[in-house]
Amino acid sequence: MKVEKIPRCDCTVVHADTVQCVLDHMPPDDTLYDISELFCAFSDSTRVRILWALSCAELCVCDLASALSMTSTAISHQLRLLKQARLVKFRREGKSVYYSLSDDHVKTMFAQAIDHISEDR
Amino acid sequence: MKVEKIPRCDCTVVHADTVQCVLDHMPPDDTLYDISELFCAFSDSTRVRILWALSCAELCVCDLASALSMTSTAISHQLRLLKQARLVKFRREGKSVYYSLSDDHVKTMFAQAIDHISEDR
DNA sequence: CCATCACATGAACATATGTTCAATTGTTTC
DNA sequence: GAAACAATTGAACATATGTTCATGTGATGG
Repeated sequence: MKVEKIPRCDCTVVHADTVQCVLDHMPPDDTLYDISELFCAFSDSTRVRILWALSCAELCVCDLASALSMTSTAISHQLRLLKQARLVKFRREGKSVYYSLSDDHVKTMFAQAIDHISEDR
Repeated sequence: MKVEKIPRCDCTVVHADTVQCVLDHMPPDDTLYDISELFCAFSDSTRVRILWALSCAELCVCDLASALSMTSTAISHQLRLLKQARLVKFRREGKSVYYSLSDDHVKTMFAQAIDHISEDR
């Protein structure tokens, strides 16, 4: 995940002008890292299931644990990552904490993914 | 990544009807797994950089290694994953192998990601 | 056919990741 | 205030992941 490359290339066939063009259009490292971090949030099936569940309804941790047949601890750990990625928001109501999607990006991302998966094959 | 859960839930506050509704709308495990696998392909910054580079131009492994300042071996390993995810295609020309994006999904996925990242904050 | 080069692959390694267990923080209720 | 419970957090553990090194494969050119 962390990036800290030591420049190196053992190749000789390089299309210098094309490579330069690529480099000119490459976003800054911060952005590239943020992109991979965001996708990382979707890269685990537990988190995908949590997000999918939340796309149906606002749910407390117990609900999620019950729906996914997992411990609330495991759910809680994953929710922390989803919070960091700003994919979910939450509100406390009594002893329970209710989670929901922070915006519609999750749904559109899923739609894109399913579109790709179902394409050819 | 692999999913094989032992059912378990230590909670008591469960909104049974809502949970049931969620379960009714949950895609099959295969689909959920495929979704996380796809996002997994985007979850590493090296792969993001490769995909971004390929969104600019068709490139051989040497070009990629040069552009990303990495060894061709490392690039090659990552390209294998991207091939598995059917995100890139390739053609051999002499000793070189040229890679390119297999379709436009990559670009739309990036657009969505950047949209989310740049939103609020 | 032999050397060379581009690329791929397998093993090994260090690091990252997900879940569990144990302990802690908030909140409600008695 | 103490007990009960939802949720969070930290440490520990096993497994997954990315890069490197060594080796193998396929194509070209002498």
